[in-house]
Amino acid sequence: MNNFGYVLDMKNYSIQRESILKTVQGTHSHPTAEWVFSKVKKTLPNVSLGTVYRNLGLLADNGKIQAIHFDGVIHYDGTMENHQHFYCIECKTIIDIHIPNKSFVSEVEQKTNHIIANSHVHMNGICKSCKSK
Amino acid sequence: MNNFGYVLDMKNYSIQRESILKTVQGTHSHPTAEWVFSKVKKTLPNVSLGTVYRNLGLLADNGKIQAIHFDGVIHYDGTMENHQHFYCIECKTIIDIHIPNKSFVSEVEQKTNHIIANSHVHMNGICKSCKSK
DNA sequence: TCATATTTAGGAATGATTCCTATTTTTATT
DNA sequence: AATAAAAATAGGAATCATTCCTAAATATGA
Ligand SMILES: [Mn+2]
Ligand SMILES: [Mn+2]
Ligand SMILES: [Zn+2]
Ligand SMILES: [Zn+2]
Repeated sequence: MNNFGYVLDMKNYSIQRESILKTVQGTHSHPTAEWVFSKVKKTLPNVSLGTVYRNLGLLADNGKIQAIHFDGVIHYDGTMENHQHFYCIECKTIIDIHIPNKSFVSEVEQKTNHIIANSHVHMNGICKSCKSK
Repeated sequence: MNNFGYVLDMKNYSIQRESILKTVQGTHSHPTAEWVFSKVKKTLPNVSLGTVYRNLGLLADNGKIQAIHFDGVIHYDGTMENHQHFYCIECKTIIDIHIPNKSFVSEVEQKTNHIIANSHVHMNGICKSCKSK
């Protein structure tokens, strides 16, 4: 992702970067770059989409937010806590699941001898509320 | 995915569809449409990329193969058996993991009351052989 | 202050995928 | 076999999320 000719320390946040980070952290909706862009534009009307993309990428690279690929588009997640995602094919919502599966990961690590840096569980189906209709 | 004005039954396979299916089933490399295209072209030089995309989508919709989004591009998997994927960030290989995690899925189903149709586990890290270097 | 480093806005380029359509191939019917 | 209807294809254009480019703006620090 980082494709510049110099080192980025991410210590000094521009107002754009600050606003982008706060926007992602301020929602549980797993927004796309476009959504963040439209939000940030309300306080920084001149912000550019390129800046949003660049900073979302940088923030993810530096462990401030998570990037999650969903059906080919990148969604961002303000919480770094490890959790899973359920996608309702009915109401098209991404729902957080907070059930630890550490034991599965360590089982895989032990049985395969690979080093697992991180893991994601994606589940698809019909959510509770859509089911009861 | 199916966006035509008539019914597709998938009963009668064209030589293109047959070749595309066999190509995906004949590898464990989780190929992309482009890769399948280059393979199929060797026996069917006039096959078009659009046909490959269309049939891969149809085959996946009809449960013949799996479609897996990886870093924003679609990879196909010839085995329908439920399994997980490990991606080595070093050698950039997708490795199959065959360790059941049904208990986790049913735990989620029970605790959340969502209906889980299918689930995927993506793991990232350093594979066994890259580790020992 | 002056030079250097970093970031931005804006827009062009990219690339994977989907869409369009005329033509070809298959299937069903007489 | 001839005809008509249905399905699939080749080829290329369009889409769209993302990345890349660059000149201008802003920040840093000696
Ligand atoms: Mn989440
Ligand atoms: Mn696989
Ligand atoms: Zn729902
Ligand atoms: Zn490796």
